[in-house]
Amino acid sequence: MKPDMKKIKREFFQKSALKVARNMLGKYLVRETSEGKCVLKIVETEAYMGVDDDASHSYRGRLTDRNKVMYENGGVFYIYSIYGIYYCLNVVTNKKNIPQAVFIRAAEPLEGVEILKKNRNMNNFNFLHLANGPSKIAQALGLNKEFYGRSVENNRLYFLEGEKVSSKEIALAPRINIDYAQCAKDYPWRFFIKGNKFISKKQFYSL
DNA sequence: AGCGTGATGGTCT
DNA sequence: GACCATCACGCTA
Repeated sequence: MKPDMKKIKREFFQKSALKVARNMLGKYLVRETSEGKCVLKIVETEAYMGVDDDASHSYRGRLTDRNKVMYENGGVFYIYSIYGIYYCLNVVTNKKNIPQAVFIRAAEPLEGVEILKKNRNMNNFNFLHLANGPSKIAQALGLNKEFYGRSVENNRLYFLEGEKVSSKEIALAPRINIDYAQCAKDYPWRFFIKGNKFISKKQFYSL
């Protein structure tokens, strides 16, 4: 990793979630704790487009304690718990009161593997499965609601410029586990790096 | 490889 | 009271 790599600023996220989801591929997600530093390369994302997207938590302007941070100006974290035991990591996008977000689905471990491994506490260790799912990422990085609503411009959880990913390397597909959506169920709002070994497992089913 | 299922509790109506 | 932007494991083959 280049030492001069720049931190990504909030402005990066203040555009359509579709654009941001695509542009987040190849970026590095960095987690720093007293234990050390972990770096993940983002390889799969999903866009949640807000009021017109019936898969989105903010569909038709829905506003609850859980999702209220989606209405903030882009560049803050939206973390929620799911199935009682897991967390999902999103970054709020677009401008204030346009409640969109990018869901980070899968990542490739680049640095801090021992810490990721310890946090994941896997019975059968598999490097490919360290961070190849949204809640695996949260678990591997030791995330909880502590970062709910926090700006991406902080020193504990942030993004770096990472690697350029050309359009040719990117594939689109429907999003995962949104069967409850009627209209948007099959919209190709999932983005991933073609052929990357760390994309989430369900990916392969649809290829 | 693909499908089915249990765990587990916060959130929403 | 039902749902859920998940995961791991076990089964079939």
